[in-house]
Amino acid sequence: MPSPTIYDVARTAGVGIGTVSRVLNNSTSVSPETQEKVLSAIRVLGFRRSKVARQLSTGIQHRNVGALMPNFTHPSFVERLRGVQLALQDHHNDFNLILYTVSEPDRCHEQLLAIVEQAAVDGLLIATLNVSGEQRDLLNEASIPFVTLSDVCTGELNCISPDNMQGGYIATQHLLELEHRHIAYVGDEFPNMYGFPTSELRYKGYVSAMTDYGVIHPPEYVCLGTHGEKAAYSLMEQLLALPEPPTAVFAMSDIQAVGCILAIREAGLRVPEDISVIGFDDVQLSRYVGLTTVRQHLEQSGYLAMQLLLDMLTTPDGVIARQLPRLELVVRGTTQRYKSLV
Amino acid sequence: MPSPTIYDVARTAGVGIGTVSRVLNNSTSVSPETQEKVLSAIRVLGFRRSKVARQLSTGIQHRNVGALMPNFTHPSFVERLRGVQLALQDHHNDFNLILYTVSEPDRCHEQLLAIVEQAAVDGLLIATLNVSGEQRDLLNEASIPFVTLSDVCTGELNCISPDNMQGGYIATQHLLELEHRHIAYVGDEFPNMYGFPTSELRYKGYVSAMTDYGVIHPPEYVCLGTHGEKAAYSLMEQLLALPEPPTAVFAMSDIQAVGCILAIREAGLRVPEDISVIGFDDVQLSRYVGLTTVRQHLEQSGYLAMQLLLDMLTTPDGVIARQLPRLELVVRGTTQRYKSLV
DNA sequence: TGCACTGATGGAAGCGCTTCCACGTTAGGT
DNA sequence: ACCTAACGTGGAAGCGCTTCCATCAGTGCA
Repeated sequence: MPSPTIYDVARTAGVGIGTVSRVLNNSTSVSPETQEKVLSAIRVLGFRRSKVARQLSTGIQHRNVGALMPNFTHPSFVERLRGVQLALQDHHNDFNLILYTVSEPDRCHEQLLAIVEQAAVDGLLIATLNVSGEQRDLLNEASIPFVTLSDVCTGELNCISPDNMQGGYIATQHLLELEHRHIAYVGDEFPNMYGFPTSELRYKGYVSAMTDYGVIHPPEYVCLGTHGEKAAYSLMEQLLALPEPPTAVFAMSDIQAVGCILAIREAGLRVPEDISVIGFDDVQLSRYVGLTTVRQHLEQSGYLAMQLLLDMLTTPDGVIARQLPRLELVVRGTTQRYKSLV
Repeated sequence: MPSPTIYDVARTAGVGIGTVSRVLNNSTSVSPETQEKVLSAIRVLGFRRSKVARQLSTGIQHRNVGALMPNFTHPSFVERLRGVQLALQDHHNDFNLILYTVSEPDRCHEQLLAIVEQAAVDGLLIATLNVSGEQRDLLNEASIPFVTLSDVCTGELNCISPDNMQGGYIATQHLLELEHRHIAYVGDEFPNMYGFPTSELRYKGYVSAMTDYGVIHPPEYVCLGTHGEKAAYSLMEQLLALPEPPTAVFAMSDIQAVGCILAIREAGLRVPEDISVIGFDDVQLSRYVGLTTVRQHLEQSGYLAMQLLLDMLTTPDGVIARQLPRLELVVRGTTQRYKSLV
């Protein structure tokens, strides 16, 4: 059964629709008795006014932007989301933020279709999902501006991401400068489950730094697995079992770095005295753990991405300036100078 | 200038509005030339079809629920939000989630007004904000069902929260069972900046356990300050400076527990060998830190709250069953049995 | 008694779209 | 030559509201 309209209410209350509307809007000049009649009719029918009709009629439209994010178990999305919020606030909250979560990578396309279908959104921020050409077309056809926010740059203008290679270089360089010469890389498989070559790019930075310093790394020093603390733990165990274990580890994310640290401690060794560990991201956790890492200003990235999107929405034809987040080495307590025979 | 409508497009293209609509909907039976005319008119005018009019006309309405949250710097909101998402997914994503952030507690009322005004939302989840009677009336008047999700129970039916007193009791009891007799409490001032008596309730649980075990605590053992790691650090310093420092500390949140631990270590003492510390919440961080704490199943709370809200929205008159999250002691590495003279 | 004014009320118009029906127009069949 | 079907097209109706204008009854005043 369709939900009742003000016409139903008017009929039940024995008044005109104008009067009903007036009651609904707390307008003056409705007699108390009439008001009571209307109110009780509303109650009886369980009437709720349609927000859509109201918006159309008043012409007041609030605009929505969507953020499509993985079902964020990973802290980095949280931090980006915070930046997104901040950008929205700085824009006077003119836009509502609709949060879409993708539980599994496969369902991403389905979600996107639903979003376009619904047309609930004026613009879309897509975080850490590989946007296929087909999907781009879909969004363009629906003329929904979008910005991608991820670990990896597609080279497009509407993409906010750090320079992963540079980041990998910075991390590895730090270890090399500390005179480590046995440096392992712990990262995701190439590409990861979302189809991103993040790990590969950071690895390339690692290779590039190693090459620049003239250090050769055996293939066993490159350990790839699924993302997460657990997998990193196992990989680190493998590394420790090597005839010549590394003296330093570059983990492609802070979470994985923590996994490595736990494995090292479990083996009765100390960080950084025996093995140095550097991560990547600088999530909030890292501050507490005291992890040395490469900060990619996640919050700032979120901020920049949303700012870009809002610029696109509010100045449709204008030239939009894109800023990219900076990378920065943050030295804390999990790395130290290599000491031989100590 | 108002944005162009399909009438404008039709006029510019020299066709009828029906044809424009057909082009817009990729309907068949439009000749290629006509289609091209319409498309170019759309391009020229920068036309974008109104989603509101479309919704009204098609009758397809997607529904929105809002979540009003503090500008979540605190990890506990993130975890709750995850549960909220899960509940939404289990509901086939029939509802979109609009995220509202309150930057400062003072602006909460303003936000709420805007939300009601906008009428963008069918239901509202209010997290960790004290909902005044006035605000309840506002929401009721707008007939927006809402659920509050916070640390503290108001006794209302639409409130999901843990039993803080019980939690305080559990934490303290754990320390007492470990034969500690000098137990301090570190918490927020009563009430905290959001007007919540969370700290007071947990403190009451502490007092109750102490009384049950016949242990008397000096007033200096009760340390209250603003929320956060920093403040807890200072409070712990004060405790350590006491003639008879406590042998165990119950911090009302994990973050504050971490602050205490840092202060203890800074003073050259060890946790748990010299002083045991127990927290409250079991945020993700605590797993990494190895903190003993009282788990309040934050994610589950979020889940339950959203589930309750969705039940209210989908079965308006039905009897709704409310579940409350359970509390659970999680023993990790920051507490141990009291050893005198060791 | 008549007039102007006020307050309460009914309902048409209009918001921008979709959809359906009606109206050519053309091609194919007899 | 006529009829039918199919195709392309225009535009009215209607979605559920708000708002404005018209109406009507009542009131005060000359």
